[in-house]
Amino acid sequence: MTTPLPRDPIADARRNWEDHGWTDVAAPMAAITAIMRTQQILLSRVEAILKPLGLTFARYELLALLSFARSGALPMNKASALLQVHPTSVTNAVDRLEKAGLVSRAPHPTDGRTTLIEITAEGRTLAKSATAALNAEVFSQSGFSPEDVDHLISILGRFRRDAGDFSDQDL
Amino acid sequence: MTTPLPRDPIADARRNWEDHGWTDVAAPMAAITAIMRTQQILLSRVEAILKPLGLTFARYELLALLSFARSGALPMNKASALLQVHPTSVTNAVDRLEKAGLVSRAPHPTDGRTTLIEITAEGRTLAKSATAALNAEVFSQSGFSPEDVDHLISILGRFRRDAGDFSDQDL
DNA sequence: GCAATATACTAGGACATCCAACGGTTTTGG
DNA sequence: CCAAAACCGTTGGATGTCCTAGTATATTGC
Repeated sequence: MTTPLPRDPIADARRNWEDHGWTDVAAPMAAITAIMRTQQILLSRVEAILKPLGLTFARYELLALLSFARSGALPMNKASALLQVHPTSVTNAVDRLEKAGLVSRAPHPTDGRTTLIEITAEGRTLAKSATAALNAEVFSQSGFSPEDVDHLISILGRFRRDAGDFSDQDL
Repeated sequence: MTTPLPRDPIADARRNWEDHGWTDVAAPMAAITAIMRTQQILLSRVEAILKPLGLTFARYELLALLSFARSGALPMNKASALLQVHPTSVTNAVDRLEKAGLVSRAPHPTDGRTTLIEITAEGRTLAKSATAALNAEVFSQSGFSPEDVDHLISILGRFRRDAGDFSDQDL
């Protein structure tokens, strides 16, 4: 990676906001910007681990989701809902996973509109390897202390619920 | 937006991890996934506000950065470093902002390799409007309590520093 | 029972991000 | 003082995300 900056650019942005009189929103702005940047860092770590396996994070997420499904299959729209991405993003991911022989499309037995995505044996094997790699290289050394992890899960869980991601009450 | 899911998909993923014996990394996995999803939600809110102004978040960030620079100008590589994105992303953003008359490129006075990005009067005006809109529509109603904001800034600040973003000691 | 509405997936297009490679410019070093 | 190395920005390509629109299938409602 590149040389670290001498100062935190987000802290600087916050100071700029305060200097311009937007004091009340300076802190939330900094928090939101920090989330954006943190996501970027984490995503690049994950992608670096998955790349040698021929996967991207988007494809891995779909593969992992299928591997945990009881039947190893899910309708496209269900996958879209669970992964919280646009249906066309799922189409895109399935296209590539299918081309790699990791999943296959099958018609839904009763609903002609629906397409089922099924994970193949190869897909299952690769999902296992990828999960092991991510566990060992990313999740086990996230850079967050256990307390930080708890805080993040709780803060972001409330946020996502309030944003309409899900309706669970138990947070 | 779509109907909320009955249950938190990230909490489900965490349970899956635990059921497979990856108990030690289940929580960090959940925290990281939550950051990814939260970023997605926040980005879409920001983009929705900027779209009517003809801006994207990437272009807004660059425009805002320039508007805060003393001289209203920055070298490309400096902007790349401060925004923490790849140089080609800056090239892309500048191309579009320039086409819209919001910034202009100028040669560096002493270093022939370097290109300066200068914000135009129009760019300055638009940056003001965009910041006002974001402050009013996003940052002032982030969905995070003041305590959450403090926690996030501190947790993510340490994380970004440890990840090599900057070398500040004062966190 | 059939037209109107809703749902599911996909095709095409706009943007953003990164990486690899290339052509200039500047700095380093022997 | 000139060749080698470092640095800067751009082009081209791969991926991902979303949106809009279009086709096909189901469900509704009169």
